[in-house]
Amino acid sequence: MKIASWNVNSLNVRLPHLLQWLQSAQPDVVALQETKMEDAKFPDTAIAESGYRSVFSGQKTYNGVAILARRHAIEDVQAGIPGFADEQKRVLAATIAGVRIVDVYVVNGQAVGSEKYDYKLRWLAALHDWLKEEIARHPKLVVLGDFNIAPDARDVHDPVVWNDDSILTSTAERAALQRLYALGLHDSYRLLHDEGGAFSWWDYRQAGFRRDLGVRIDLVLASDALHASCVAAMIDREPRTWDRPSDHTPVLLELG
DNA sequence: ATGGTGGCATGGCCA
Repeated sequence: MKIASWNVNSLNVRLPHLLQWLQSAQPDVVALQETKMEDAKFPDTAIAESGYRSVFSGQKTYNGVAILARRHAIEDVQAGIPGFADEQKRVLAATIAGVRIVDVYVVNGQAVGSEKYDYKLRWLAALHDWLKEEIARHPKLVVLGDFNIAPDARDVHDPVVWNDDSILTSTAERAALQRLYALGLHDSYRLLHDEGGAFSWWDYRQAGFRRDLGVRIDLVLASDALHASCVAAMIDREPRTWDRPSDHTPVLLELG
């Protein structure tokens, strides 16, 4: 089973890219982030014509998450973190082919010390507490999405720029990610690749992609129970080369 | 140091 995550930065704009990519990559499950659309406007018909069922939790302008699946039913759908009041649509969970899928669009945080940064850390703490229960209920768990955290120095183009005090790489953000790892969740890309320099997001500004000034912040975490089934992990850079791309590119995990 | 680009919405926020 091929499981993918992609922050599309507006599904309105990126729907043609998504459909083209579904056709070429043939993933079984796709978690989308930043759909930026209300549920009533979700293009489930166009996506169904490509062979995928979809569930979604969106809002106008900001945030928004969706899960697509082909062949298998999408069951036991849950939007948001239970018990954590949040107007922002950032979480969607569902069970597909016996695997619990948790799609997350983690808060960006803007700048270390800002109000949004505090919200990011509170949000990650709530996510941790919920996932602790979720993994007990569903040992076969995949948590994937835009984490807005680069796990370590290999995951940034320049560790001097992206340092302990920078947003996306600060000590507290990385500690929050380590707490998720401590639940028995593993960065599947790192299970299978040691080398650095493989990125999933490049700033639109300053020709970030052309100069490969990226960071790896889109992650697929797999639980202990799935560890032995992780047969391939990859980042597909191609959609980032297309005309008018998302600033993120898809990341994938193949379970054997 | 500041602002650079893109999306949404049409002035300013968010990333």
